[in-house]
Amino acid sequence: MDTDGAAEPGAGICDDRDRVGEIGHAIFRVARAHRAAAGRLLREIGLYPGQEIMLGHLGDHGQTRQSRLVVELGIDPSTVTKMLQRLERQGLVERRADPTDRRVAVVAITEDGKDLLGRIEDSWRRLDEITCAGFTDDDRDRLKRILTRLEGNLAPCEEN
Amino acid sequence: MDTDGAAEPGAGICDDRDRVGEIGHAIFRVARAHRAAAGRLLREIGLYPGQEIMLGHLGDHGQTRQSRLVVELGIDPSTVTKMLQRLERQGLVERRADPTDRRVAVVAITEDGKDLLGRIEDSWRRLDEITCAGFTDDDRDRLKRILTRLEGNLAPCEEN
DNA sequence: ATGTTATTGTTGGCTGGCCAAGTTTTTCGG
DNA sequence: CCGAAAAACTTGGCCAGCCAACAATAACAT
Repeated sequence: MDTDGAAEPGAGICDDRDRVGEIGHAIFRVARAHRAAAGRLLREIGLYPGQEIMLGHLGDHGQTRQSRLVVELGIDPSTVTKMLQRLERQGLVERRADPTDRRVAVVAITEDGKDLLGRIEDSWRRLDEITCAGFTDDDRDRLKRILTRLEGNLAPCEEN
Repeated sequence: MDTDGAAEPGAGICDDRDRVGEIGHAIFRVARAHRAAAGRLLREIGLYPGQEIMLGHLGDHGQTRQSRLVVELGIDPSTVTKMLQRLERQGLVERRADPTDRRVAVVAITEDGKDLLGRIEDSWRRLDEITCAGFTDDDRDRLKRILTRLEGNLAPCEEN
């Protein structure tokens, strides 16, 4: 490993430092701001960021086994468990054991949960509008493509 | 500007649901993947994602009062407090009270912290390389510009 | 000088998210 | 048929991050 670090020129100013990881930094900040904005919007309907994605997914896919949520949402099994426990406590989601395979838990959105879907979509629309304010349709398409590429780049190192 | 979105050309399929919040979704997923990737890299040097940004900032700015960190990093005061408590416990950061104003806490990176800066930058470089694999310099510039715009769009709703 | 307001930081509680280690059930191999 | 391996979740612990409520100090007004 680099036992050196001594190779560093004593120059106190390392203009590099401002450029290294510039993109990663920017992604980090955008992500935090985006999440915070989502949080503010979702708070109006009593949700935390992340929960709305779970509910939206369940709204689209009907009954789903938990392991599929893990794969499709790309989050840790333990995270899914805890999120569902909280959503269940709020009556937005139901879980029951699959009779054919008693390991799996089948998850479904409740009526109360469905009632929120409209407002969730509304929040999404507003959030995208805030995020992409001043973007032309062209810009948005470009952005979507870029995000897809980024996701593709980051995905492989996901499944390790 | 198109106030609508109804001006969608060639719209025949009305599965709105897949399009609503598409960008927000993508940002969400990219952000999670990016953070996870950062976590894997940082783990090698014993840090959690977020801490490296704090340390990098302190490395660049020397002594800083906590309230400035709140503003410059754009995170909650309580988050700063807790992060610094943990970093202090690890000996990477020092805090002392400002004698001229006993409310403020002045923060500085320690020698042990500085020793990590090189490896942190290395992680940043690697992460950006993973994230932007296959991106031309042009692509990266575009991406940086877009991220800056996104950040600008999301910032105002931050300071509420 | 003295009470009121603003600034600064802390604590507690809640979330999403990860990892590591466990439990239960199913499946597979001998 | 039975024991080992795999699959599907759960629990506990730790992190960042937010909000709300608090304590301490400074600045300001009267």
